[in-house]
Amino acid sequence: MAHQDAIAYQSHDHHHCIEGAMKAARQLCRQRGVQLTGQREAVLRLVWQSHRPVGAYDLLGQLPDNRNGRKPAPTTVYRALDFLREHGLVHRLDSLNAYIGCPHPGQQHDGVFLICRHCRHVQELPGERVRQTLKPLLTAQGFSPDALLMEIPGVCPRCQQDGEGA
Amino acid sequence: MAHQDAIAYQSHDHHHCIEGAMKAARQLCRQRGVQLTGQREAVLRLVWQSHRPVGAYDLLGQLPDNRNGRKPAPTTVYRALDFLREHGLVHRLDSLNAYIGCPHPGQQHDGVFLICRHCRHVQELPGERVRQTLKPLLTAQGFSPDALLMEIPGVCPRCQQDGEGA
DNA sequence: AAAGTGATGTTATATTGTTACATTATACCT
DNA sequence: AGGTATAATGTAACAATATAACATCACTTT
Ligand SMILES: [Zn+2]
Ligand SMILES: [Zn+2]
Ligand SMILES: [Zn+2]
Ligand SMILES: [Zn+2]
Repeated sequence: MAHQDAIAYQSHDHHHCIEGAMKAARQLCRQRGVQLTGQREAVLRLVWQSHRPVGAYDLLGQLPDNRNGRKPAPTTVYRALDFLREHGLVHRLDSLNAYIGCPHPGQQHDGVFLICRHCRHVQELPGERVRQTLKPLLTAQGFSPDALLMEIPGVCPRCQQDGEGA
Repeated sequence: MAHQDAIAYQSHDHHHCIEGAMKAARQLCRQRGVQLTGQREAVLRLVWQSHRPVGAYDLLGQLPDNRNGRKPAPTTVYRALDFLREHGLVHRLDSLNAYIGCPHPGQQHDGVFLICRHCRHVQELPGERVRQTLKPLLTAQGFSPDALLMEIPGVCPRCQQDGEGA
């Protein structure tokens, strides 16, 4: 189990998360014969600055000026996000119009997210078990699902603890 | 079980769905002492024109001109949608930026939707069973969910049948 | 009539995302 | 190295979705 899966809720060495994600990305792109260019790497690194979702225009604002000394246009960040999503490095959270790094990229997988409404921490769950438990329900409907998409708002363990008695 | 729960996938008397929804809405608003005004009723009726999600600007385009002979502004439709959502008569599908009528309004409940990527039919499932099956997973994470939000793309039974051998 | 409340109208603006086309970088072959 | 194809980026305009602020209207209560 990867570092960020285990203790993301706790205080932790987040550089570890970032560098782990970047390393995994480099490796994955090498394997697939695609380029993790400067822009793409920059966007991925920005996305990984926290375990909270980030908006596209937030990312855009944090990107450095290009060599012409100008701010990049929206297309820039959307293209990078498209690439990263295509290769499973980043997910989009539809309920928030925002993006977050995938802690176990590579395999095509479901998107099951626990979103803390207090601290905005996002925890991605492996969809396999959810999919298993849901399978009977779905087949009972005669429905053939492509991929699960779940964004569950609530309160994370950390914030429950902090908020006790409040 | 309501009409639209049972046979929405099949060809059916959709007027039955529409009038059922309008009647339920009127009753619910009476009970709660809130007004189902003309605008709100018009928007709800438009939403119920099909079992497919509808965009806010689509609705706007279909609203009749107001008494000044002008097209209503976006605020109009968003205000109506806000009201309808607040009272559980309509859901928003975040993955589509679109809205759909709730087939069993009134109770506050989860939003679990099966969305056919072929015909765009949307089937809402009661969240109770899903919630039950997911509970162990969520409590294992120490996460306290507010309400389930699931939008599952796939192929509906009807389209699977139609597409056989294609 | 006066005041209060909820609903609507009106105008402007914010936020998020896309299209189209030009230019530059990189890979690949001869 | 040169030539060609492909991938990536730049640039500008625009589309789609949603909200904010403030004025007006309708209805009720006093
Ligand atoms: Zn971390
Ligand atoms: Zn993931
Ligand atoms: Zn519902
Ligand atoms: Zn279908």
